[in-house]
Amino acid sequence: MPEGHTIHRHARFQNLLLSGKRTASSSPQGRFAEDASVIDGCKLQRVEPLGKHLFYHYRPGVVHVHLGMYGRFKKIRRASGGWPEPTPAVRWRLTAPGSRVGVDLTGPTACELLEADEVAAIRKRIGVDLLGPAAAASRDAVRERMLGSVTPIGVALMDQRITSGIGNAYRAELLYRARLDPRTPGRRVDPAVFDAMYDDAVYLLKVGVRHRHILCVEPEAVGKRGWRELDADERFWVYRREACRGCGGPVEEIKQAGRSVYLCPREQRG
DNA sequence: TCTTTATGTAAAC
DNA sequence: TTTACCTAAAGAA
Repeated sequence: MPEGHTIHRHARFQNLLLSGKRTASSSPQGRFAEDASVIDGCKLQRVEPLGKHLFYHYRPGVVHVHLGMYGRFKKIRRASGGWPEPTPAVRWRLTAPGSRVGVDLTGPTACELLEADEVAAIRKRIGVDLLGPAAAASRDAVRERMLGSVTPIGVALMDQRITSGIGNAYRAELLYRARLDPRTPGRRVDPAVFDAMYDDAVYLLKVGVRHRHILCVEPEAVGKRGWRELDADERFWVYRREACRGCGGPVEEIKQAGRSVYLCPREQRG
């Protein structure tokens, strides 16, 4: 599920695997072929995550990747016969000649080689990364912005210009954990409740990076072997559930800015 | 095998 | 506010 945690996990793994090395780039699917040839054989300086975006720093330019809803990275392994044959949908194959492991990217919304000013434009429109180093120090500024507006808190939480990393699943779960109705205008949200929810967002995203999945239930619900013991809907309180995991009451599904929000009308208040 | 749906965003109305 | 993008998994038939 590509919300912020997924992106940071990819960055961490790919930095370990590929940063500082000359890398081979190709585009079996073809749509990235021209850009890929420009950086093919160049040293990858580092992979930088920013919210749900990834930047691959090369000397000729920066590759910008956004997974969107469908994008995925798949690990590939070199066997004695070489790298596996890519499926026709692979937009970007990135490998280091000396390494046994590489990645195949399919279905991204963005995979493009950018100039420095284009990268700067993206940075400018992306809010503080809740998994980034400035997350804790930015709480006051974010609270001021979200709570100084009539925009419903459920909409504000998803606005990547304010904070980045939260997606639809985290939104629903954060609001439930704060017992806050998504339709509440920012102005009517209790600042203390907001601060706790902000800290919770930072915490849950980190948990997501560690577990490789969005995991929002209490730690006691996770057995010794970890999240694998839980069915998908057991990792959530309300997200895409019929019944609230907390009180057992029916979960309500509403639309906010075209996306489904799930809430427990019994427990979540404005 | 076909249809539906998804974690996201930006362009089009 | 709606649509298009684009891929794969899951469910229906």
